[in-house]
Amino acid sequence: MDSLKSLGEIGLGSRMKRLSEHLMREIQQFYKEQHIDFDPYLFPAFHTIGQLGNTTNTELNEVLQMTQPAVTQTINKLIQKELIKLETDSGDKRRKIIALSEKGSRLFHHLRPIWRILDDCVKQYSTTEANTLIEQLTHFEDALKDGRLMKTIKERIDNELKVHIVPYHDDYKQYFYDFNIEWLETYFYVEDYDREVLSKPGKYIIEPGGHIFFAKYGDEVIGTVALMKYDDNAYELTKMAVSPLHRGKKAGQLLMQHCIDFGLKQQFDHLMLYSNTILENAIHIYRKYGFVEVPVEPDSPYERSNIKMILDLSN
Amino acid sequence: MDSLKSLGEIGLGSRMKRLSEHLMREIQQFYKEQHIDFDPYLFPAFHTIGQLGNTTNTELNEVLQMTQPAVTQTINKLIQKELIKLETDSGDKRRKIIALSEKGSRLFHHLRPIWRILDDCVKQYSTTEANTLIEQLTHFEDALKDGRLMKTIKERIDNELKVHIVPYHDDYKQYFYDFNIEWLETYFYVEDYDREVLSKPGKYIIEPGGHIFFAKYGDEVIGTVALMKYDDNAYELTKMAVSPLHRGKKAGQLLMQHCIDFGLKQQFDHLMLYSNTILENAIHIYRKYGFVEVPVEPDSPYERSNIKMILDLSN
DNA sequence: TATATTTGTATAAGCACTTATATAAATGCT
DNA sequence: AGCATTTATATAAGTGCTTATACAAATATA
Repeated sequence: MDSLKSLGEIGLGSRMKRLSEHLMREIQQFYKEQHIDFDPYLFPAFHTIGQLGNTTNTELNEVLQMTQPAVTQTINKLIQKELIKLETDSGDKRRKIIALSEKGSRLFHHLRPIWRILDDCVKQYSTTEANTLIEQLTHFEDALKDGRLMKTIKERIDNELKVHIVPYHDDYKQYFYDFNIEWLETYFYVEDYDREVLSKPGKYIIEPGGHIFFAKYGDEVIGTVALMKYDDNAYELTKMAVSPLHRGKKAGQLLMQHCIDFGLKQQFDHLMLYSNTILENAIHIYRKYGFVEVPVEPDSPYERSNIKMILDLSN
Repeated sequence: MDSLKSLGEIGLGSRMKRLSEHLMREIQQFYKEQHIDFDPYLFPAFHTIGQLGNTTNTELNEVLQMTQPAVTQTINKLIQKELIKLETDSGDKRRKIIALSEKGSRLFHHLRPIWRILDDCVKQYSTTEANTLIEQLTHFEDALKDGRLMKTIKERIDNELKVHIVPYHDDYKQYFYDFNIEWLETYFYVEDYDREVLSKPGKYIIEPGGHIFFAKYGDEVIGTVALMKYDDNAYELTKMAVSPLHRGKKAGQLLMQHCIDFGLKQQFDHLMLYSNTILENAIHIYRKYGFVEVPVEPDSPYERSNIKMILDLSN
């Protein structure tokens, strides 16, 4: 009984508008269910800002083909959500340079794999043999109405977007370096020796019989950890680091659990680690996973460490 | 530099909205140029009301998949434009029966052939081999942007929607009857003899050597006229009638001109007609086309006539 | 160098929708 | 028959856009 369909091509305008609104509503609902504070109508601007790095009102206006007031209004919404920040251009005081904020950058990286899946699913349901626009719209609208589209999206998100652990691969070397350098810089200082080890994980960790794991979220690498061979049955858990853009996904805990499972399977005698008591959260998690404190040997190789912990795997 | 395109399928919502707005704006502009007081966003409701004859707020809401307040608001717009009228249902006092007003009905019939062409042109530019919705949209958007769509529409309107005259055809018999009965009822009264003649134009007009012409607007028959054979070189111009829904298109004058041209080509000696002075407008037009008043013969066959006019074609 | 024009952004008001709610008439239930 | 529920329509307020306009800084022009 849907007469808009029977209105033919002149109803196309109304048709597209209705479909657009429907799609937007569904995706809004989806964000809500995923507890993501984001609106689909902010997508074009937000995505473009993230993509371009720095931009301006006028550039967005041109690039997105929105009217300039629409851009200004969208920018205001994004500021309200604290996803972007503005800076007045020093050269031209009329211009305001738009860039993602800390929070915006985190959200952007969190959303990227989600968008990839949304994109894929929408493409899947908006591809047919139909060769008139109206038929295409009808086809897509049907997939939207009967919930197929959203069902597929949710399934894929559930399957692909839980954080999972993968073994070492040379392609991910840079992440190993970046994530570790990041927290070293934050909490301590980076020495040449750190750079050397972190940039050549193959040489310093894998070849001597150790292991490296990566945590992935969708297609993105978001964290890492290493098991360095201490002796045949004892490994040191080290170089654990998670991208600051992906904190809160419990990647650290997943990496930890993976190392323990791996150790049990390989029948390690124990795991041990060196840390520093200023890293309270980390120590807390180590304890949670069963590590217990032991005295640091006087000839400890790590200057930064003031605590040593051990996890017995022998029973 | 259009980034919405590069946003991929997630931009689909924004994309469709933008395209919808663009199309609506273009069609609005088109109506304006044609001096038609109508808005494209009123189309779904207006068209459906015209199609259904009588309807209600709730029915439109269901059939058009608009929200109920949207229907109420659209109805208000249509009332403001005096295109529809409301009547409270006698059975159920909550319901209001919606129907086209006089003005609305006229506009509906004026727009129908235009819509047919719009429909055709939109279909033409929204049909491609592309099999993804995004590609289809891009294709259509291009046709809209570079003005191809609107150009084609205007050309076809200009070519097809001027009123033109066609010869008698049995398919149009009913129009001959309807249009003539309509004005007879309005100004005089209809006798059985009228019904007999008007329902059998073949027998009473064509077979005795006369001619009938029809005025068409697009695919719609909107007016008619007859030339009844008086003697070999004299014909009576009679049964001229134009659909009340299509007054103002000068169909009457076109029919008149056609009869004169036809008479000249056939080398008639003269045309004559009987009319009534209460039909001031008609008389005025007859004079404009050169008819001059002559005395009505005492044995005139027409009771309704009190004036006879003649147009000399012999020089 | 002063003045006019252009450019970059913001504001105001309007528009076609939306959701949430109100109101009145009709219907269902005991 | 009387009261609760449902149905048909209207109203209110909000949203994401639009057009029109304002305003200030930068640039062109004389």
